[in-house]
Amino acid sequence: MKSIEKAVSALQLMVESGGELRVGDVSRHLKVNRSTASRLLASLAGGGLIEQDPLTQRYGAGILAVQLAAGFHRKFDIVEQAQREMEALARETQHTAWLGVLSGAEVVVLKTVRGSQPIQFAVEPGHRLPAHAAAMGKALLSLKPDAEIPGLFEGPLTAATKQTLHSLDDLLRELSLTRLRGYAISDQELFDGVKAISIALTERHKGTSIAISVSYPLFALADGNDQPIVDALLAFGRRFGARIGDDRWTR
Amino acid sequence: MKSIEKAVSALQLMVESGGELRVGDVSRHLKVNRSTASRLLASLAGGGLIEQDPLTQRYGAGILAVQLAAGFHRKFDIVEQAQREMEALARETQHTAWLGVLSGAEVVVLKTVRGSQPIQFAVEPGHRLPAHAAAMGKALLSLKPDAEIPGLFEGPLTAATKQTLHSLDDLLRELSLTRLRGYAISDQELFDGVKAISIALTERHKGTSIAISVSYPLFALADGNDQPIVDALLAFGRRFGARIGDDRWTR
DNA sequence: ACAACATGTTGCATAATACGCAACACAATC
DNA sequence: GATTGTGTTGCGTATTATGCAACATGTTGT
Repeated sequence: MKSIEKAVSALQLMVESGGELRVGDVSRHLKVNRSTASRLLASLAGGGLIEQDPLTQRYGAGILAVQLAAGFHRKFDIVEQAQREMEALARETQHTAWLGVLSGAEVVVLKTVRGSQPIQFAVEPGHRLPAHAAAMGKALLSLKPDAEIPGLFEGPLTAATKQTLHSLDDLLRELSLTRLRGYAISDQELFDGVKAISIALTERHKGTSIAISVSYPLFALADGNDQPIVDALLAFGRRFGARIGDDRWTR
Repeated sequence: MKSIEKAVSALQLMVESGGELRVGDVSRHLKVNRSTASRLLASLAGGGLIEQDPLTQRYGAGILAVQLAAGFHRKFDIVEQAQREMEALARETQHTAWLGVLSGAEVVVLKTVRGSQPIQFAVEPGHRLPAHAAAMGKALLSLKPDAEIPGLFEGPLTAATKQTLHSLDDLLRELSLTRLRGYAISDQELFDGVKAISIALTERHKGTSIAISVSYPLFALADGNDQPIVDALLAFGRRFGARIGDDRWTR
């Protein structure tokens, strides 16, 4: 259903453009005539999914989007529940705590809590990270059976840094290692000089999974000993896992 | 662009159904073949706007919806700013404070803060109220020029109670009265036995408008004197209006 | 345990409709 | 005041969305 796919692409474009979109933008990026772009946006606006500012003529997110998102948050209510625990985690480790969910072959960052260290590394909620390079991505992918992994990635794995895994085989090996180890590591595979540790948690009843990670610049860890961070993260897993019924942590 | 309009209708249906949707639901309510409904939802899911639970096959909101909503909240950041002030308002008046925005001829409730009175009247955020019957609706409509009002309503005004205005002329009269008075009143026009007072606020730079209201059951106001509530609401308007640059309150 | 039913997902031919072109309206820019 | 950029209509054609049927799978009932 191509016209709907185009409409969704336009919405993705809106997100990437920072929430505002003009008819011309859609026309250019989707390579359709301005007339088509105009009608497309008008149709989306008709139902309130997006709204047109009567002054600037620009389109922005509408109330229907907010109502839809509310449904998402009802399903992923662990995200809200995790907030306080994340603050404790960031306090303990002094580094940024992240929360993300899997979307295809990408991790979408939903929350970040900054640590007390003067230099912190974080992105704004809403950003997408390549799953094969991010610690949260590996943690979430490791929940899936190997057979499902190749279907998520089309084409070669994008290289973020020199350390990024670039073959599916490497990734699968890393995932089985992650399963054994109990947590995932990204050692400068996403950002140079930044390391991250992550665990994944699944709410038993709803089957929804999130990843929690702690990231830190290498120079902030003088002795290179990240065991305290790993311990804090595993403790988080036991506390929070017990609460949401993830039995991988309670036994 | 009919197929897109159908897709948006499906999303509205999802909101009304409490965030979950099956192919059959869409097929029935939109009166299309199951095959069409299936393809429609699959297309929406392809871009991540919605997601299909692999187990139940049910469709729910996707991450793209969350990202879109984030853009909305960035635009309507007064909503977040209003939170604390609303809490104060609910404390002062002892009744429920509401925050809503206009969407066509309806008010969408975005926040409610309950008062201290044992019996409270409130709906969940996300609910839509008929603008011509709700105090918030009248307050927001009164910002628009009379000429724009008829275009928002198609067909007769739906009657919520016996007090509901049922002609456009009555509504326009009421709106000009609201403009003079400075605040809007709904006296059992939406719910029997419930009265509400509301003001509208506009953020100068972004041009976004919200309504704040206080609602109370009639029996909770023994002497029928609602002046304290009006005063509290007007004080709210002066405080908050000054902060967001709404000059109707600062002079 | 098997039938009867409901529900979700594919191929295929036809009818619906989305598309580009062009023209117009309106601002913004020079 | 001419020029450029942008958003929104009519209109004919070609794309594509649709219902039908069949299949796959899951659910209910006896």
